[in-house]
Amino acid sequence: MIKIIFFGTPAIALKSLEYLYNSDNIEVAAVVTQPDKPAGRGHKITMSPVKQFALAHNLPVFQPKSIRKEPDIQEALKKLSPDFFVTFAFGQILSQDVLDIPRYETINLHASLLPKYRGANPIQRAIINGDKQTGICTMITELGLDCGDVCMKKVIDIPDDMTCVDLFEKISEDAPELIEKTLIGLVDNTIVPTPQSADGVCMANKVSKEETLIDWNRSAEDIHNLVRGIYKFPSAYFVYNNKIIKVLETRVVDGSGTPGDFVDAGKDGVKIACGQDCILLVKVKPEGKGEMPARDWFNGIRK
RNA sequence: CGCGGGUUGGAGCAGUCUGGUAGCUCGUCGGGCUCAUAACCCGAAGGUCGUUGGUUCAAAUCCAGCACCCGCAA
Repeated sequence: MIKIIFFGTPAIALKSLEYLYNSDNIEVAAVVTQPDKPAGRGHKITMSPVKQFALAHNLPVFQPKSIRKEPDIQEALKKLSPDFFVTFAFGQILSQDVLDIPRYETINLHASLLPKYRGANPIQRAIINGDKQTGICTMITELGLDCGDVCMKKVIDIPDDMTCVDLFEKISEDAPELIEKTLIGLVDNTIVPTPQSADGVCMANKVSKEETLIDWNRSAEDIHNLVRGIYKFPSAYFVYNNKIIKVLETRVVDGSGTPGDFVDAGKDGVKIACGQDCILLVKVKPEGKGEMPARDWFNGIRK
């Protein structure tokens, strides 16, 4: 049995925790996750999906505000004498003191083919940039952002209509096995972590608010990639009559016109001219409303 | 008690300020036209206006409570 402590917070890490918890090769000794905080409308106190799982399965839970600065929690983790720390979307930076606790290593799952897309939003960036492939890596965590040696990687294809929600789902399904194999391989010495190449290093910065506003001067393909890259949340949007209209689903179609101008409306949606080609709005979500076919939205604003 | 928008035929909306005949764009159904290209013409069905109470001769509209949906911010 390999004894681990699992560090993670959002839903994407959930299947991995569950898989490891149920594995005959792995013992999950504890879970570390972000503190409960006010979230959503009304600022209700919310606990992370990972914490909910841990509570439901009677796993010890630690919720440091910042693990680096809380020796008490570090001490408690040390007492569990873990072989590995496993981090997956934990949301805090670890210090060397923390990395030194486990008997072997701290391994991290990162959702890109390193050294590409180090940082906060690798999944969204791969789609926004129109990549045809991305992947997941397990790596040895070192000080510095996603720069450690890579243990294992798995390539994932990105079809033209895949959204980041689809990709999140795919990654959360593929990650568990990769993590388990990595742990076993490191113990057996069948895996030799390899340093990341210096070529092709690039960062996947957080998607800023400004980026989510659709610029019709860009090509329809770029806009389509943005829409599916940040689908559901926070979503690409434009403004109509002082209302935010979120765009949830689009298609690139032929046509031309002054960027931003309405071109056509049919059963399939509303066609708008872009810098290159046209984009068909298929599904939108106007401010204060639920999501609806773009055609329905258009019916309401036409006069 | 974080700020704000919303609930009106099957869909999307207007009407609410200033109380008095249920409106628009679609869809559906029936009929016509036959090349219009956001197709067109004629006709029809379909609504206890979220819910409960209050004010009034009269409430979708004004007042109060409740429920549900959503945007922002964190």
